[in-house]
This record gives sequence, C-alpha cells and structure tokens, in this order.
Amino acid sequence: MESKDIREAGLKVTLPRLKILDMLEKSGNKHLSAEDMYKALLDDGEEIGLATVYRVLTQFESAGLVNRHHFEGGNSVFELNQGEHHDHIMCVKCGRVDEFYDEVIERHQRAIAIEKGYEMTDHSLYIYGVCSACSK
Amino acid sequence: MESKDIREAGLKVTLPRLKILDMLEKSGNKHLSAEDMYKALLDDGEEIGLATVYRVLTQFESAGLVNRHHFEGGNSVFELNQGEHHDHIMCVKCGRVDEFYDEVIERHQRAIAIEKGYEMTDHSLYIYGVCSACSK
DNA sequence: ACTCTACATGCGAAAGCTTCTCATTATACT
DNA sequence: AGTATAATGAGAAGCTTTCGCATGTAGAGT
Ligand SMILES: [Mn+2]
Ligand SMILES: [Mn+2]
Ligand SMILES: [Zn+2]
Ligand SMILES: [Zn+2]
Repeated sequence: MESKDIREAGLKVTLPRLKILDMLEKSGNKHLSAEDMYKALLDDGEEIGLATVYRVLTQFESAGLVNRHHFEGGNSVFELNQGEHHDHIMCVKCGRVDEFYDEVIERHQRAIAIEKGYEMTDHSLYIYGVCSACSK
Repeated sequence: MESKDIREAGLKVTLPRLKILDMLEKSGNKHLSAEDMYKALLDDGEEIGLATVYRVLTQFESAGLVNRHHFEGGNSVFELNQGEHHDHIMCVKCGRVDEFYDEVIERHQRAIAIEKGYEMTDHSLYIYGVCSACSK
C-alpha cells in the first residue's frame, strides 16, 4: 500500500501524492518527467497543478522514494527508487532508455574518488548511442 | 594562433570569437560558464553581448573546438577540447573540479553499449563528493 | 462527530538559463 | 573600395522549475 510510504516520509496522505506514487509504480521502467505526469493526470480528469507535481516529486526525492535523473538536453525525469542502484543508456534518436549495473565501473569510481581525495556522495553515468531499432 | 582554428571551423574571425577562444585557452583546467565569460569580458571593457557568448560557444562546440558539460544543478560549463577525453569529479560544497581518465571504465562502457545493442556515440560521467579541503 | 491548526494545494507570477528576432555592423572576397 | 553575406548587441521570448499567497484539507485531539 502506497499510503504507508507517504506517511513514513512524514507527509500527509493526499490525493495528488497517491496518484503520483501510483503512476510511478505502474510506469515500469519508463522514466517520466513532471510534465508527463501532469498531462497524464489531466487526461485522467484530475485537477492537479503542475507546481504540485514538482513539489511532490521533490519531497519524494528527499524522502528517498524516487530518484531524479538529468538526461542530456532535456528536463528531469523520475523513477521509483527500488533499492538497487543502476545507470542508464539512452538512444539519441528515439529516446529509448535501458538500464544497467556494472560492478567494475562502480568500484573504479569509488577508487578514483579516494585517489583524488574526495568522499564520494553520488555519481551520474549516462551512455548515449543509437539503439538497434534505430540503426537499421 | 587561434584565428586559424576559427577560420578552419568555417567561421569569420571576429573579436568576440577571438576573445572567447583566448579566454578558454588561458583558463587552465577551469570550467567556465557562458555567464562567467560574459562577465570577464565586461570587466575587460569589451562590449560583447551574452547572446553572442552563447552563440559562439555553441558554434565552437559544433566545430569540435570546445566541450560542453552539464554539472548537476547548475548551468552548462565549457572547456577547450584538447584531444584527450576525460571525465570529472566535483566537490558538492565548494565546486572544485578535478579531471580523470580511467581506461577500465571506458572499456566497460563500450562493452555495455554493445551488449545492449547500441552504437555508442557519447557518454557522460560525473562523480560527486566532498573534497579534502571541505571535509576537514 | 466537531474543531483546530499546520500542512498542502492550485493558480499565476517569477526566476534562471538559454535561444530567438531583428535592425545594425563588420568580415572577407572581388 | 564595393558588395554579399555573416555576425553582433539588445531585448524579447521560450522553457523548465520554483515561489507566493489565498484557499482547502488531513489528521490529531476533544
Ligand atoms: Mn532507471
Ligand atoms: Mn575538464
Ligand atoms: Zn532508438
Ligand atoms: Zn570542496
């Protein structure tokens, strides 16, 4: 039940929050922008403001419920935080996104941070290319 | 001489372009935003518009003279393209940036692209952390 | 169930970065 | 030098994201 997650984040259980969380849970491995969600809510007949969508997503991010990504060129996209970290590879023609996790890359990143004298807090890795469907 | 690079890019040699290229060449491993360059030009007494700075940087990028980076949260920054690719690690407290190159990471990225059926065109990797000066 | 207060919402305005428009000016070629 | 064409500066506009504020609502206490 999603309302538990919202309550545990210290937030009141409201219709916009339930709808947005619900949408993210049903979105599979899609990566949705605030605008995407706003439009989908409008189409569903919900009267939810775009500012609310942004506010709620930022709160969910702070609570660790969702992750925000900045793909090249465009706006932020969001996905449910399902525990395991992953990175992204994106088609520059059609926008398709695939996910991957590479332990060697992760380890090397940690080693580089240490070597440069940093306490690593985060990283972002995007690979860009042309997917098999688009390169035909 | 910088004017050769500009001419070879198919662009006319103008004062704004010379000044901007010059500034990038003298900037060391700094990563400058369009605004940074605009302000520095103003301080030098040059009457160069911000729109021109953006236009010129975009043209230089297309010509392969400079690289553009989107660090987390902020605006784009630019640096001279000096042939060898590198990635960046940035302090989230003071904004310090260091550069690195890791052949194993590069190789794994290429392998992932192939595995996922992509023809890789580019990648972006940023590590975020707290630098040694800021963690004291 | 009723009340109360802090929190949430929707709307429009505003911010921040980047690009566009257009009249004016400068470059490079003849 | 004269001309065609590209480049410039200034401001307006575009786009995503945030803010401010009056109104509405959740949820704790009674
Ligand atoms: Mn993902
Ligand atoms: Mn660099
Ligand atoms: Zn594709
Ligand atoms: Zn620092």
